[in-house]
Amino acid sequence: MKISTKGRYALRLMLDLATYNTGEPVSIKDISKRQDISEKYLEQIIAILNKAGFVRSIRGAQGGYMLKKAPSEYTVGMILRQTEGDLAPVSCVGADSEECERRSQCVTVRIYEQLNNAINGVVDHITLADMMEWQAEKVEQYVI
Amino acid sequence: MKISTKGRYALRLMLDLATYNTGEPVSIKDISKRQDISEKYLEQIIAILNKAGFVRSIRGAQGGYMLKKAPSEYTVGMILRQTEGDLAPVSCVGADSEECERRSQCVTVRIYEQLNNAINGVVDHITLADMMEWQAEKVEQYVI
DNA sequence: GTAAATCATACACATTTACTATGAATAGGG
DNA sequence: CCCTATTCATAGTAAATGTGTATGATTTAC
Repeated sequence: MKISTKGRYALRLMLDLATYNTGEPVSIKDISKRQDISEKYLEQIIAILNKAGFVRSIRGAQGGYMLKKAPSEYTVGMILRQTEGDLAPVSCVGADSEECERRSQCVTVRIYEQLNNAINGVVDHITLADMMEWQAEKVEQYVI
Repeated sequence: MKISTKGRYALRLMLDLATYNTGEPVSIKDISKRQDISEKYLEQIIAILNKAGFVRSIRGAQGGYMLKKAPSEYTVGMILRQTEGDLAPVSCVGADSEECERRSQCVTVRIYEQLNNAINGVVDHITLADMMEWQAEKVEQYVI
């Protein structure tokens, strides 16, 4: 029941892009330094986000990445699902649920449905914009 | 973010013990047949539940296992935590949370705390007794 | 005494995780 | 046009985890 580094890094990566959104592309190297995550691993993760259409890539020197849409348009759920796959706690519930021959007699599935709803309820209503606000609040704490 | 077979089987195992709680010990062999789970794997899982004090074991011929307490005394969370470990979605939140040097600057942790609360809110409220009721409802559906 | 059961470990194999490595393709600046 | 900084694509790899099997010892009802 753990979220892997891939998903966690993807969140930090997207938040980094949202934070350093100046109009200039942000390079993997810069993100790597700020977030202290291997460049090569970040490349792999951002490739997923790129294919999903979440970021725009600019190749060549002075290249990098930018968010395609506003931070408020990206939920945590969207990002985690791309990198982690379906967030349902078992394969027999959720969006791409698989068949199970025990289904008709199975009562535990009700637990998993409730869990699935609870998880989605959290991740589908937090956006990158929310996370940016949290960051701003953190800074205030130090300033005051 | 998946619950492993070990945890899922543990739930079915405990529910089976709750359902067939006649005063006589229930053998692994019987549970194995009813739940269609390997005897040997069940032995391993119930060993965990036994060490946790959730079941009482009676050795020797005609032996088996019984719940130590009433079904309403066992939450899904108790059972899953024994078999799956802490249910927190990352190691830096929850009961046995580990240190992280990025903690002070990290905002994603707020997501994980909310997730953790949501997950616990579900699993700590459902008991074996609830699951037995769900089973009874299922039977009614067929009878009517 | 024997068969039926639990108990304790060790082993095995597949999958997933978390990266690292290699090199090709692209493009800006001199 | 060349050099360098970057993304892009794919393969490899070591460790951990998941999902069981296998072997055999121990206990106890009959």
